[in-house]
Amino acid sequence: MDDPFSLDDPEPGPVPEVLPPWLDALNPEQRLAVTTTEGPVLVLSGAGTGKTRVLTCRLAYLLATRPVRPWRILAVTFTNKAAREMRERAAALIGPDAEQVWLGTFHALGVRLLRRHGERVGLRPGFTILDTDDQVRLLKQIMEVENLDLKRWQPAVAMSLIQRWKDRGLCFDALPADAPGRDFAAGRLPDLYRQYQERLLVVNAVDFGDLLLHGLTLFTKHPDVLAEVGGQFQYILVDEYQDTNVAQYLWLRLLARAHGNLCCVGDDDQSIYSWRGAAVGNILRFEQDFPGATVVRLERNYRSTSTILAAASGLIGHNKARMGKDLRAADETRDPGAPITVWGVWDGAEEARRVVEEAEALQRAGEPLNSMAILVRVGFQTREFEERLIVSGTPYRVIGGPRFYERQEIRDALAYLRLAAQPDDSLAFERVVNTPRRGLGPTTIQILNRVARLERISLPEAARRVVETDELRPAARRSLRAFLEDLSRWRALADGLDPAALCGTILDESGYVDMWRADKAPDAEGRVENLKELVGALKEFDSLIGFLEHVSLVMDNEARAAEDALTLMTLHGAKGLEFDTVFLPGWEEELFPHRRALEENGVEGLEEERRLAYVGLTRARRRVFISFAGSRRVFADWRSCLPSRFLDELPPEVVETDTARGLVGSGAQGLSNAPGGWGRVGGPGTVSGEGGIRRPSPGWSAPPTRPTPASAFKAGDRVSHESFGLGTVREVSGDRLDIAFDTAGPRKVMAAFVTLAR
DNA sequence: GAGGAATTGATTTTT
DNA sequence: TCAATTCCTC
Repeated sequence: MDDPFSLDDPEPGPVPEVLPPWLDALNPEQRLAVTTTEGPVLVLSGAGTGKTRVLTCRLAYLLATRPVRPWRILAVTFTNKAAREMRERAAALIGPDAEQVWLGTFHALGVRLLRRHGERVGLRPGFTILDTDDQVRLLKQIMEVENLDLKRWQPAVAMSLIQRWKDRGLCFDALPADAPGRDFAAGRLPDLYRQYQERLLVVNAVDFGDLLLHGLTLFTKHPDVLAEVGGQFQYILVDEYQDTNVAQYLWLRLLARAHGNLCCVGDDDQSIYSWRGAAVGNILRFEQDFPGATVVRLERNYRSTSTILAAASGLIGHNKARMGKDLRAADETRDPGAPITVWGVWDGAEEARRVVEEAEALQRAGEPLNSMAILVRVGFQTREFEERLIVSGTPYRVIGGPRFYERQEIRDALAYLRLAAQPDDSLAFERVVNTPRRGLGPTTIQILNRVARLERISLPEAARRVVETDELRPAARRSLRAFLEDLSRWRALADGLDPAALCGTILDESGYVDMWRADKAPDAEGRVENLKELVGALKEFDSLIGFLEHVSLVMDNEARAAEDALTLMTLHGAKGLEFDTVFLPGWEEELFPHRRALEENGVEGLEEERRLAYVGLTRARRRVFISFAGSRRVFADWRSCLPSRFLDELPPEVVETDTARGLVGSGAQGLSNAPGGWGRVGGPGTVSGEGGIRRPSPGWSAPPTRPTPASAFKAGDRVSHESFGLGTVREVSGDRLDIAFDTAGPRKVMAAFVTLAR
């Protein structure tokens, strides 16, 4: 991509006298946000109010009308995808000039900065960027060498705590006493953090947090770097400001200090990433931090029907910590639209069936599948829907599932490539040294790791030394030597060969592909295919380094939006998207709001869950279907569920319920606006205040006995009855069954009290 | 050290 | 449930 630091700085063209026509299409508030080009601007934007449009127009406006030189604008987005889209939209407005902007994520900017000044924080050229997997493995290594009890010191837990510190812009030597997890494992965590950081420098690597943290160190300890970068960008635009973490916030404050031309666009009601370090406080504090800021509120919603807006506003109104926006339909004369439909169903399977049936009905009525989405709280919820969609033959795509570059075989292959590019990549070395099997198991690795830690050298370097000694058994030594020779041969090849050919050669010579070809596991074939795809992807790059950087930053795979398909994704993944029809399944206590959100963060956690629900509702243009199940299978057994408290918080007048008989309250009484609301499933649930955890009352934990229609039985079926035991159906008449019970004799019973025996 | 069997234990959300 | 460890034998 473009390099913000290599200035090709021609004079800007003349300022056009006529304002661009696309400004006319904006409403007054949007226009104010676009054209206020002096000083800080905070755009408080509700859902569906044209936030991205405003940002894009502002970008185009700056380029088209201000005497701003190329490459003097920094636009920061939350994802690479958002950056791509914004560039395309801006190009549609002003043409190729849109290229002359530095547009990307904070992390991508961090990489550029470290490429340029990394040596000032102890990095060497060609440093690697670790992903979560590598980070945890590195930490695990340290713990092993330090003889820390791995049972209690779970590396992944320790790692997430360290990352949280980093998100808050905290270096290990500056941890305040109230840093989260500070007392974890008897205060050894700061110590671990220090060792981890030292080790990162030895292996010449950074993690995601470091991309920002090293940047802060550079800016604060090296004024010339700040002057260079801060002077570079005359205008800074930030999208999704509510999701910036503290480290990013500090970046912005430092970079915008000289001129204050900072424009942040965000919606405090859509802040859903606090668990990743995002601080809503950033947006609440904006006016204090940047005095004289112009604050623009965008409240005209162009997306949803007034019914959906009423539901969303009613829900989010239950949050206390918010700046308060009043979302209303841009066109109030428009049809208010269909009510929010709430389905109560017996279990997950029925929920999936119902959602898919509705989607198919809509499709038959002429709605494209592309305009519908199922938005779930947690990733694994997609499975039940996928199964159903496969059965019904409905095309669908899952967004945000296991990503291509995160697959095991791809990561292994990448590790080989990294070793070819960077001979001292310890993590890559450890990953593939015994894959395929070379007889270099845990014992050998342990020896190498010990040497590496003691000598403060990388793992491959340690291997090169150890192979010259007789520390290893002869077989292992021979094998390791052969592997090292392979590595240096590939490294030599790396200079001459193009990346795709190199990758093919390495995968071939290392025996890696053969390993999968010989594997008889059902998914082995697919893995070989994936490896081929990787080689294909490499063809688009002419340097290995460039490709590896692309992989570590751009982990999102291209969504193939070509065919008409139903979208299946998490609520988090849906941020910024919109659909005509949105299905929101799984609105049950403990799942949504998620139990852990409440346990860990109490009321704050609850409010974030509520914001997530708000995001879900406001994705819809025309129709929303919410559903909850009376019970769900969790692992092996059944668990009964209470409907989500969020259902109670929807204004009753915009909701239409359709709940299975006997599921909620008693029969037809089970309406959402009945006294006591949804909480009456199977008797009173216990509620321990706002932010507390609701649990079904004891006694409701029996497996569901879902009434089975009599038509599901036929003569000769073996069935089971709670009081009469096993029996054989003799005849079906109406909703009654004539059954010959093994012990209780012949009886006629209601079909609802009988289940099929196996 | 490899390979299969048995056991366990985990499920927010992700740049 | 299912994947990922650990255990157990060769």
